Formats: sequence, structure tokens, C-alpha cells
Amino acid sequence: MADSSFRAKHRANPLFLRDAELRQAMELLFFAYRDFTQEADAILTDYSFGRAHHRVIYFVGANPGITVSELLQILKITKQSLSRVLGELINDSFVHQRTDKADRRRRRLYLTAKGADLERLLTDRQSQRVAGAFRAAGAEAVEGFRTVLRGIINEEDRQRVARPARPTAV
Amino acid sequence: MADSSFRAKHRANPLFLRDAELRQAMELLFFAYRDFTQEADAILTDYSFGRAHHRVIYFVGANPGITVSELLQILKITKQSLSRVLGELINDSFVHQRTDKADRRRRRLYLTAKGADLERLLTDRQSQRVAGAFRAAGAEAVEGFRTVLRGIINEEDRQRVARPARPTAV
DNA sequence: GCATTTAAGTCAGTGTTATTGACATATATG
DNA sequence: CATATATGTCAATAACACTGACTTAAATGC
Repeated sequence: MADSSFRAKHRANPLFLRDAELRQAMELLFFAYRDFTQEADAILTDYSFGRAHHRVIYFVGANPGITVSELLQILKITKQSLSRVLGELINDSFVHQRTDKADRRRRRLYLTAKGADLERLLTDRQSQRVAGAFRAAGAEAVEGFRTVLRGIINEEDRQRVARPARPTAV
Repeated sequence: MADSSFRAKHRANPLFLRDAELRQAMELLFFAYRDFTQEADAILTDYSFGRAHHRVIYFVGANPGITVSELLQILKITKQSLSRVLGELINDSFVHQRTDKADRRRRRLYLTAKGADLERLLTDRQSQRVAGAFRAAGAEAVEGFRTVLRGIINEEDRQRVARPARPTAV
């Protein structure tokens, strides 16, 4: 701590508060993510699923017909890790596969009705949390939130984030 | 997906874009957190540590003299889970304990010089990422980012996030 | 002073998520 | 037909988390 305050004092002059500010930002990210995932995690327990299952259900729901390799690029996990989770979801009929007609090596993934139900159950809780924060913060703050988060994401993945058709009116 | 668009169309009239917007927000959180932790995770591997070790190092660094139970409340994990991680950090001399003078049941935690070095190594990378995003986004966006994230955090934990002395000048 | 509570630590067993490495199969493409 | 690509699988390992039961030491309330 002694060292950290030393560091802060010896940075670019007009930005004394930089360290404290960045530290705060990192804590905000940690706590927000912790609480953002918490409710969905609790629901998943009832299905003997974990956060990884949610991620798959979410991204398959958001991108119907997504292939296995596209999903791997989004999640940045190994094929073997995905395999277990995806296998369980297919086995329990939350997700189903269809071989691509043009390229029969590709398996396109879709949510079943059951899968869509679970996706809604999980995502709705999280949506409500975010919606509450959006409403309280106002449209301008929401725009700032998006801009900063986009800046934190690796440049090559920024285009992966879904873009709503028009800008916000909160 | 069919169901989800149905849902969107049947919500409060002036907010057609709500679903897509909230979905985007959730993806931004996912990708930003994924990339935010990625670099630090890679460094931790060299020490045979994981993200949990980083969290302990971070919060002990930010709150010198924090007690074990306070740390548990922040991390929201069990005593047994913390025990392994904290034990390793103490064993490897990244963290040290000192019995509280007033209440000798309490163990106050501090980073050693070695621990502070590692904390800096890890946090600096993440700071730079956030600093870059802040710089690109501008002061107003930063304020919005903070407001929205604060709103996502459970009300009872909002006061836990460190507050810099004065508002931003980015 | 003694019962109770609190703070911390420990032992044992389990489960989820992830990893690396090696390999198999089917299909597409040059 | 050789090579590359997409997917899947087997095996071993590790990090991180959990539940449940228990211990020790110290503080606190009556």
C-alpha cells in the first residue's frame, strides 16, 4: 500500500486520482459481474447445470444455427471443455444439432422449446437487473457504460457484441 | 428465438429495442469481463496461482489489515475455499497475518513486499486496459460507466466499492 | 466465573469448469 | 488423392468451489 500510493503520486501530474479511479473501476467490474451472475447461477443449480451451461444456452439462443467452432471462439475455452457441457445440454434436450446442408461437417446448434424456456428464465433475471440499473442511470449514462465496456473488450472481438438496430431511449 | 422476439414485441410500447439493448449489455459485460481477467490469469499461471489468488491479493492490497471474515464477505465464498488460497499465499510469503491487538481472535492481513510486487504486476495490466478504455471514451462516458455498474451491484454492497476522493478528470 | 458467541482454522468428501495431449472420423477442397 | 477442416472422444490433471462436521482460542454477556 505504501508502494502503491508512492506510485500514484509520481505519475503524470494532472491525474493524481488515476490510480484510485482505475482501482475503483476494477472493483466495480468485479462486484457487478459477481452479482450479475449470482441469481442465474442459483437457478442453474436446480438443473444440475453451471455457468458454462448458461453461456452455451445464451449464445445459442442469441445466434440460432451457430456452429461449434464459432461458439468456441466466443467462449474462448477448449473443445473438450465445451464438449462436456454441450453434450449434457443435447442429451437433456435443451439444445439440438442439425448438420449444415452445404457443409456436412458443420453442426448447427439451436435451442429446443425447453432450451428457450430455460434461456428466458435465466436471462430475464439478469435483464431485469440491468434494466433497473439502466432506468436509474438514464440514457446518457447507458451510452457511456456501453462505450467504456466496448473499449475494454479486445479489439478483434468488439464486433462480436450484438448491436441493437437503433440507439437507446431509456 | 421465435419466442424471444414475440416477447419483445409485446412489451411496453415506447421501448421496442429493450430486449436487444439489454442483451447487448449482457454480452458487453461477458466479453469485457472475459478480456479484463485474461491477461492477469496468464501471469498467474507462472506462479501456479489462479484468479482466486489474485482476488485475495487485490483486496488485501486495497484494504491492508482486512480480517479474514471481511474478506469472506467481499468474495462471497466459503471459509474452506478461502482457506486453501490464503494458506498458499501465506505459505509463499505473499501475504502475512498479524493478530489484532485489541481482539486477539482477529487475524489482520497484509501484503508482503513480494505480495505488493505481484499485486502491481497483475493490477497494472488491468489498469492499463481500463485506462485505455477511459481515455478513448472520455470523462462523461466514464461517469456513465460507473453509474450503471454501481446500479448492477447489490444495493447492500455498493458502499464496498472504493470511492476516489474527487470526481474524474480523464 | 461460567455459558455463550465469535473468529479462525481444519478434515473429509464432492462437483464444476477448465486445462493439455493424443487420436479418430467424416467431409470438403486443391 | 493428399491435405485441411470440423467435430468428437479418451485420459489425466488442476483450480475453484461446495456441504458438513468439528476444533481452538478469545471475547462477551449475565
